[in-house]
Amino acid sequence: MNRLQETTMITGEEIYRDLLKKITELEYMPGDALSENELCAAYKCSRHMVRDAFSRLKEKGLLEVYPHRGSYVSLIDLKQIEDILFLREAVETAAVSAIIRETDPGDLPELLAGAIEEQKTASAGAEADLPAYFRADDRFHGILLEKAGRASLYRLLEDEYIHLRRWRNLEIRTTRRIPALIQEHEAIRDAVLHRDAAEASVLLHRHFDTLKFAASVDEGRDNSYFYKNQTEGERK
Amino acid sequence: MNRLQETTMITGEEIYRDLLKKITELEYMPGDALSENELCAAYKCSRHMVRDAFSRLKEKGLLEVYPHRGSYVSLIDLKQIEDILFLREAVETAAVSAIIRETDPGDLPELLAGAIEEQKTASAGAEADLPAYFRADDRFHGILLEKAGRASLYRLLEDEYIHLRRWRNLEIRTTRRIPALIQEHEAIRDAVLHRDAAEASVLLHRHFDTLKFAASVDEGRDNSYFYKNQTEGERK
DNA sequence: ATGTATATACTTGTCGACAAGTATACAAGA
DNA sequence: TCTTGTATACTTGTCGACAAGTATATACAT
Repeated sequence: MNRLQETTMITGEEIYRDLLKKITELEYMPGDALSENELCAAYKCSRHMVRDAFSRLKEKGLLEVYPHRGSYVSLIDLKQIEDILFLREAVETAAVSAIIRETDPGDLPELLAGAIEEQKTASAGAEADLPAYFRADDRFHGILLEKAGRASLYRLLEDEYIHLRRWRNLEIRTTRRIPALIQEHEAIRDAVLHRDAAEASVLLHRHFDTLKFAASVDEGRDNSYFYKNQTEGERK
Repeated sequence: MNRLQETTMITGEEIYRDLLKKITELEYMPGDALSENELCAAYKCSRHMVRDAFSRLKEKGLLEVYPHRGSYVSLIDLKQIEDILFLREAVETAAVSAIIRETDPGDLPELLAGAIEEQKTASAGAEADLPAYFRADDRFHGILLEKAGRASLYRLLEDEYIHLRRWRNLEIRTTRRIPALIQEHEAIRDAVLHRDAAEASVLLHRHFDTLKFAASVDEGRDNSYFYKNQTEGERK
């Protein structure tokens, strides 16, 4: 806990959004202590606003509150990340299957092409823009759900995907492995456009494996950001 | 808002759990007004406890808070229910696929048989016990995820499944259509044990369709419990 | 009878103060 | 030096009071 520069934060909702964003984007790192007092001083508001935000962040699994001891940004639970990747693979495989089964392509080719193009420009060159790439990546996968008529499901799963984003921000810091991911996007797109559900399923499975790999090996990582025990849930 | 009989509720967590349970189990119906004042009088606690619980329930989509006007139990969003059923189908199809692909049966036959047996006893006879059947149904589907090594994912999706449960409690009030569901469970079990992923996928798809049907046609329902507009999210 | 302005009884939003539990610094004794 | 007990400075948990917005009932003028 340190620097804060906010001037006139008002509603409790804004405080919650701000904390959520700062945790997701690693301005507050996993394990960091968050002080209610410091925060309500920074936001120039009562402790209740911060407490309410804390309560919600705790509910989402982003904050651990130890009564009378302190509150800390949750460490990243790799088992949970794996679960959510499994979830995404399952949902997007089903979405692709639905797209192929039920609808005609429509503007799907253009949409996917646009997202892929955006990924390329964001990751190309020395001045690569990772946040932009991530957004384009999210867009690509979002298009698949949207075209399967499940745009609202994508929004519903936002809470889970927050964990994915935080993990991604922590582990993927270089564009070196991104070209491979983009190639896989293109292969998935081709399989979808050729209406080959089985192939798309295999490619999606491989894609999520690659994603997991890309995020886990790039650099000797600081293990203090992760829970060690496989069995998530119980931290003392 | 009416009758309350609680005597010595203490922690805010308990209040939250209690409200969550009462909303899920329809003690508070969709659309019911919940008064902070009445509740904190009933729980004999400060309004902050109730407010904090409200904040979390709102975050989960179970409560709508209109500033300075009142708070109301969320209506059921059928589009959202459809989304979550789609989600469950996707996840369980993937789980079954993983079970067939990776592991040997182990005690899976006995577990599934036990859950199915429990469903039969719970739904048989005139004194059918619907809550017991629902628990056994949950158990059946939970076993699939557990045996795919995704028990923690099942827990993670609990927040979404709450909506499913509330909807189920509202719409399924008779055991008439349950035998068909149990038969489908048996068919799914057989497909899994015969390691036929394609068949299991088809059966799961059909099963969730049946579930949707079973819940939607049984009786002329009171539409005041549902959001009308397809586009969820924006209620004035 | 009807439309309008005002008073009033609600609702949720925010705040400050105090209670209670925990960990640490520090002094006193062995 | 080491152990131990106490004071203290934190932390989160809970409460009562007030501010502010909304809807309704009521009195008044037309």
